[in-house]
Amino acid sequence: MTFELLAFEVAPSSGIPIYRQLMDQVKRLVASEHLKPGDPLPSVRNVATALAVNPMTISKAYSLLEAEGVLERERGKGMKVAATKNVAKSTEQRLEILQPSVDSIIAEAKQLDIGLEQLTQQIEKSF
Amino acid sequence: MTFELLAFEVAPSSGIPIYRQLMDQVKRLVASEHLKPGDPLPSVRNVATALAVNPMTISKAYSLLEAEGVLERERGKGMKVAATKNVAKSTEQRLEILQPSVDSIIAEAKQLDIGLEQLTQQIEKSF
DNA sequence: ATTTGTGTATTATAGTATTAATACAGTAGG
DNA sequence: CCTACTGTATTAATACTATAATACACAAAT
Repeated sequence: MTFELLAFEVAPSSGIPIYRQLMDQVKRLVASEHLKPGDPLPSVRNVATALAVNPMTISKAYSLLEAEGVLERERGKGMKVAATKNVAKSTEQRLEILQPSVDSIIAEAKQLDIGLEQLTQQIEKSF
Repeated sequence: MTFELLAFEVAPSSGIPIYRQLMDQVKRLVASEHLKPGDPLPSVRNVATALAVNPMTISKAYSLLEAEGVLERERGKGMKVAATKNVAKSTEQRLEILQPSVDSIIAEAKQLDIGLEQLTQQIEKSF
């Protein structure tokens, strides 16, 4: 019953598919070494019940992450972070991963007539 | 042939439905009065060809915005920003609209081990 | 051997998103 | 009237997302 407090979160109303939200989160956690090579991931069924979601949705996310080389599967055991290809990523590389979200929020702010200072201020307040 | 330079943007790989991306953009532009009550919107066909997307997708977005009271339809003419219910929104209200994106990018940054200063710095650089 | 835990496969169903090709009703200008 | 422009309706097809209920193969511990 070894389950980790891996606090996956899903925004139901965001319009983004659940399996995609999950994949992105795992990738970020791996990139930052919050999940290190060899670390086990919470079981499909645990995540599914925790998020009130169908197990196959989680399985799909894990399978795709395995296909991308981010995770590895061990028969009868579980999924773990792959060793190969998962070296520590630099700050620049991690910022690069975040960049699309940065571009997106800036576009939104401009459409809302929210200036740079108001935006950063709001982020500081919510951080 | 009156078409406005309304620079709608769509991110195809984001996973978010096109009609939803469009609706959100219009709402933001209305909230900030970049689009004022009475302002005409670019035609379904213009937007569709500009975004290389099916006209019905745009029509769906417009129809839903009409159902929400954001837009009004004029037979044979086009869509325009609704007068009722679209008063100028305060800074606080506009920040509230942006808040979900703020929360989201903060969560992403934390998963990537990107601190507050690095985040705001990146935003300043990209703004 | 049994139990309990892995991930996965199967089959079916449902809802949503998007495209395609037409066609229609209304408005405006020549 | 004719043309060109609006948004919309229809019908069809395709793809994706998610759920449901079972069942299977493997590993580990008892």
